[in-house]
Amino acid sequence: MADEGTKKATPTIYDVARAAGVAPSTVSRAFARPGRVNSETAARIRAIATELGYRANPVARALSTSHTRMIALMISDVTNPFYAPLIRGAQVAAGEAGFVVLLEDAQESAQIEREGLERVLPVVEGIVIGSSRMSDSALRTIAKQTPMVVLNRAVADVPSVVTDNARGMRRAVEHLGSIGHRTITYVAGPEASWADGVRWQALREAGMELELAIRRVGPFPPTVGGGVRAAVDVAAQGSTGVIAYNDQMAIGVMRGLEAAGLRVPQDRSVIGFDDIFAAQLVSPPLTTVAAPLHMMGMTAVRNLLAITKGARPESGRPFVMPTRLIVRASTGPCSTRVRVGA
Amino acid sequence: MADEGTKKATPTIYDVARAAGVAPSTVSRAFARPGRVNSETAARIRAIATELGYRANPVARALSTSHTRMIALMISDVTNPFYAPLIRGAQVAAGEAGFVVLLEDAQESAQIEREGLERVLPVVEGIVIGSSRMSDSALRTIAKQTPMVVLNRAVADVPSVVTDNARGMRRAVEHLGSIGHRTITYVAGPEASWADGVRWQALREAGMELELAIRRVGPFPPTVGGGVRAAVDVAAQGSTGVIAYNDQMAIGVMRGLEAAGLRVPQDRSVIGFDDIFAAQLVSPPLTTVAAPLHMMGMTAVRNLLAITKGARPESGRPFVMPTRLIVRASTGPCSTRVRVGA
DNA sequence: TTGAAAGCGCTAACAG
DNA sequence: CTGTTAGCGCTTTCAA
Repeated sequence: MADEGTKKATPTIYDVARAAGVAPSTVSRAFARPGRVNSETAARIRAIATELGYRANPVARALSTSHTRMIALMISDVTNPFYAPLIRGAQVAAGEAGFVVLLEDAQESAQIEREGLERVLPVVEGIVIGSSRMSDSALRTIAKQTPMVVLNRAVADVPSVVTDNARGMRRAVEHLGSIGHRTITYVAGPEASWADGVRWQALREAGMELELAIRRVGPFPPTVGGGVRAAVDVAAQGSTGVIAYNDQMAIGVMRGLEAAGLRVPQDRSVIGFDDIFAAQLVSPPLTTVAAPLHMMGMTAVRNLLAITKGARPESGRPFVMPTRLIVRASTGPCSTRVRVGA
Repeated sequence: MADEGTKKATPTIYDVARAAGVAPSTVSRAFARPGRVNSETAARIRAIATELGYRANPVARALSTSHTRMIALMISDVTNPFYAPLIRGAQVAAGEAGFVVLLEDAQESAQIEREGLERVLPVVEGIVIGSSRMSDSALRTIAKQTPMVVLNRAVADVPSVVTDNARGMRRAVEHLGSIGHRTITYVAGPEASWADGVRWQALREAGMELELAIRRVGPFPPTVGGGVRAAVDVAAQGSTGVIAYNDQMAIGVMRGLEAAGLRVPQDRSVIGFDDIFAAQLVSPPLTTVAAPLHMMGMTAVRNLLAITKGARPESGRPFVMPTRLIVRASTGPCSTRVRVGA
């Protein structure tokens, strides 16, 4: 109240201490460990602090505690609509815990991913990796140094959050089977993709149990363009059911099929994975296996923060999020003659 | 080479200094000011540093230099596909300059935006704000304290990057006019939106010059749902040309129109803004006014970093990015009787 | 060109 | 409960 006259820059703990007539450490405590300071003096300190416009310097705090309250979120391609809800979820969970998130976009390049990691690792308390391009062992190495959670991938000894691909695929197959399809073609995504492997595997098993013929085309790039290219093979195969690695490809397949004179869903039924924003906008609206992406982002961050706080990382089995089949208009009763495969 | 035996944690400058037989300050110089150190000793220091696995601690560096090499990117809604390329661009530009980006998602809430800013401001060297919910004066206040660039909005005294809405709208109107439409309805987005105001204004001017009747419905939420709702009013108005505030709304309008039994583009031509990912996927593919979003993100960050380095912020007039009309199948020759409005 | 010493702003023992 | 005293790891005068 008295001598705040000529102060310019952001006040420090010392300014507050002087104004309050206490030791700097007391001011520090008043903020960091409110319990360990007389509630009256604490109140006075707080009052003076806000009056002075004091804001704790997070950098200085981080230097002495080595807690930056920042986590990194590495995304293989921010441009992929699949990640939007994931980012949002991560953001929300981080915010709730008072953490800030450093977003890194790998731009689908392992090189850029590495560089980004290097820039970011020394600053953050943990890292969430979405669909990494790096090898399992590389990931394991990093996980040994820093708390880490990977998404959409099961890596031994590294905590992970994945979707229930098997069950989702199973539902998709059941759906196709229940409306009369006897043959299903899988449009494969990137070979390196963990999810692709799991989905294909689950499809084969489901096909076996339900006595449906299963075929496969690909791999193709996991994009609309990839799907369009795949459509040629798909059309050639003659399966009436089509399940694509993801929604983008499924949409591409639909486009390609149409271009080839085939109608969806009358001639072919197609199903995607992920339920991206565009899935409900295309026509026909796409039947797809949806995952709770938002929740996934939150879960990943929460687990990460728990690990940060010393929780034993459950590296054993991945944390699996439920999936559900959203039936829209891209699938329908099989109206073409059934051709059971070779 | 000799005594690296029992070191565990990340080595510090002191470890390197000891191993190299020089003073810590010399090691520091070797990295920060290579010019001011004997090139031979510099080389030796570097060698030893890499051998020891030394990594400068960015937090400590930031504390003494007050340069964190971090910028913040505040997005009003990460879930909005519009931002994806923007984020990517910002990311790329930041990376090139060795900066890292802190992403904050305002979740369309002014409250959350404030909180996020507060968390982030003391840590970053500058901030890029995409479509803020805050008032001009609030933004101006912050801009006075920290380097800042706003996107998609012109705020007096604050450097900004915007798209050439006027020209884009002009092109859209010319296009509709050239294919025979005499009446155009604008589907308004959020009233608070700067872009909405500019677009509407530009539409009126263009309509005047080209002697087209201009009408307006709304405001509606800038979402697909908002567009669907707007479609009722649009259908009632009978204009054959429709321009929506953004692509989401345009897509919604198309859906709503179809539901009402009107065909696009035979009965109504519709145009959106932004060219989001889904625009080319819906059917009919959406004609839209595209902006170089990726470039915009880069430009914003580059300008921001320039300001950070002391460049006089060009607060005068906004930096405007070109737009172009992408003609797809949602617009076509006017085939309905022309009804000039009241 | 190099070394010594003094911080950056905050936290963390350790006394009192 | 509060003050004192060291640092966190790096940069930066100021001398030498």
